[in-house]
Amino acid sequence: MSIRLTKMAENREKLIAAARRAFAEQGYAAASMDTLTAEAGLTRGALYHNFGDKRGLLAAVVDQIDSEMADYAKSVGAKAENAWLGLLAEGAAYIEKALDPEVQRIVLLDGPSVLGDPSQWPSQNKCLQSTRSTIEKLIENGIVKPVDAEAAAMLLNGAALNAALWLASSANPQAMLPKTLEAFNLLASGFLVKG
Amino acid sequence: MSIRLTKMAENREKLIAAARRAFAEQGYAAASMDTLTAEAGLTRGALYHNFGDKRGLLAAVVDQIDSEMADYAKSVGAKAENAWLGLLAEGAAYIEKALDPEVQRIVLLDGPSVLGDPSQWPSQNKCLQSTRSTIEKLIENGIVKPVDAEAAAMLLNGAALNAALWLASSANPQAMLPKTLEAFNLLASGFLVKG
DNA sequence: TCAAGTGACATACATTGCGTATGTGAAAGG
DNA sequence: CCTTTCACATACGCAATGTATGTCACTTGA
Repeated sequence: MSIRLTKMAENREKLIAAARRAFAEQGYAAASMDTLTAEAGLTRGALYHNFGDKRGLLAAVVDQIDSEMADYAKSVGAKAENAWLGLLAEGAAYIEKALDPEVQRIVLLDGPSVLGDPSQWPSQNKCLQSTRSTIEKLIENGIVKPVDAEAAAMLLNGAALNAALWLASSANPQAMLPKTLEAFNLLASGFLVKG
Repeated sequence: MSIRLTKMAENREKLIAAARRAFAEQGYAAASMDTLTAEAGLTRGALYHNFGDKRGLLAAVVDQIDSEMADYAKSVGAKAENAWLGLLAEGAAYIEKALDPEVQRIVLLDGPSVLGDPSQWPSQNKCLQSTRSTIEKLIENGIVKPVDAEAAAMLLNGAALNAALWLASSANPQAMLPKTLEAFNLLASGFLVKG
């Protein structure tokens, strides 16, 4: 049974990996389950058995990508000198990661349409709560003004993700990145007690 | 010919109106063109003649809703005492308008997935440029710090739209609205020369 | 050890829906 | 008055999803 379990887990991973490619390259709607599963060496039967339906597969893919992003952002934030710089670094990490076309297409464009409001996703919610607790700590320490921490976390996250979308479709993303990060930091400084 | 033109325009409006309802209630993907056009007293023939394809119809619907939002936000902003308060009022107007389920589903969720990055849409671009020029004026007057006006406008818009999505799926949107607006204003004040 | 059951997937089928190709009736134009 | 065009309807083909059914390996209990 343990053997079958790991084999099943392998097939799940193969399907998710194939889906990441297909969804990223063709978009969720245009991706065919037949060709997608064939590339993984399986058929649609495996898909519906493991994920229920096409939506379930997208949910699994989004969760994986989103978790990778959250982990990366958190690790970057932890390296900062203090909590405030950590918050800014997390935002910057999100913007940079979201420049990846795969993230754009799957997490930022198709995800919300198919799965609904991102702030309700398990992965995003985890990230939001992390940011929220950081902000609460900053408020307690008198660094950030007393503000609704949850709303503040959501605003920062939303601005960062939107910035990435905007950046990616700009003429020269790499050139605009510094200016965008500067504007983002300025925006965030609105929460500071002293500018 | 003028008679036919107005009649055609009427049919366009009927199709767009039916599409607004269908897309809002069932979502873009689940909405059937057959039933949608039947509700407008027409067939799919009229649709493909007027809008090219399903995407074209969504583009027309999005443009209409988005223009209504931009007009409203601009009119609200114009009533403010000064340019800075006008900017804040525009953001608040956007958040409030985006609480409408129709706007949520069509403009914020399905729109980006089917039509791509919103900042590239004609309607959104118009609104962004409006915000941008307001920010540029505020920079010239020494009220706002020297920052990339386009990036700043995009960040404010993105934060506002995301806030609306988050608000709508919260337990008690009306109760959270004031706190969210307060946090939004605080965030925006990061651009001010003196807080 | 063997028969029955279960689980993971494959195969076959039915339904739905988009896009296009073709048809039609009415208005415009010469 | 005839013809051409235009706005829309009708008919068709294709593709894709979800489900129902089949199959085979593996486990389980007596």
